[in-house]
Amino acid sequence: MKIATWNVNSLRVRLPQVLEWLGGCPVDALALQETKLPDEQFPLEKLREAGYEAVFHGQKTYNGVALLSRRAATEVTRGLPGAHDEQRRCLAATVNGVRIVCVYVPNGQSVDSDKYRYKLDWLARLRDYLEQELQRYPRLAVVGDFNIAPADADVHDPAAWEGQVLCSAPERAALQALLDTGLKDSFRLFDQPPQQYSWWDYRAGAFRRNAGLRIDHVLSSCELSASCTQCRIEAEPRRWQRPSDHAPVVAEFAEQPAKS
DNA sequence: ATGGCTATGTAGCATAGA
Repeated sequence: MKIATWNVNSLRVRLPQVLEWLGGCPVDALALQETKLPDEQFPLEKLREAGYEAVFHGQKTYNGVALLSRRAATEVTRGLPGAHDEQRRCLAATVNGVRIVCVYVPNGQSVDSDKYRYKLDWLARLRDYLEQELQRYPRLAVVGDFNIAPADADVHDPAAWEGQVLCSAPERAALQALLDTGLKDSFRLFDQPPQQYSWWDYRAGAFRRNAGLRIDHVLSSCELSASCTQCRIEAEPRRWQRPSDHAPVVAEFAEQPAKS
């Protein structure tokens, strides 16, 4: 079972690239963030022609999440439970017996902003939600754009980013609190080459210089991570014409043994 | 070099991203 996540920064613009990428790397499920599309404009038919079903939770201009899958997803939950939130950043569904939570964690702008406070509040709500989901679904993957680099090894220039948004200690603690519910960073289950990042600023030739951050993650529950055979960042689409600033992240899981 | 670039909404720039 292959599960991937990709912040596409506008599905309207990036749909051809999503289809191109899926053509070369078919997956069972692909979580998308920043679709920036109202649900009535979601390109469901074009995705179906390519062999993918989709569920989505979008809005105009900002945010928006979706989950593409070869087999139709079930038990779809849109948004974080609890307080109503205009910002559409969370979508959960079950695919092939795996519960997948797709998140687009708020960016936070800067550590002294209201958006940063909203980000930390949102992460606390997500933690409570994941705790419940794990009880119901032992095979759980939490995937998406977390807008947090877990450690200095995930930052091209740790000194420059120290204390900054995406790298600050409270954000890293909030990510750790998610992991503490019983999740693992699938990428770090394996030896990885150095300087692996999932996002590069559009400006100043950041991708060419590999001046990036690893902020897109596949977190997997203990039960699921036990069957994880691989996790990698696919930097190739970042080289394409008119790319998203994020690269897809793919994790592969061995099939669940048949119950006797 | 506190900028650099991209997308959206909307018609010359503002906002947001990370």
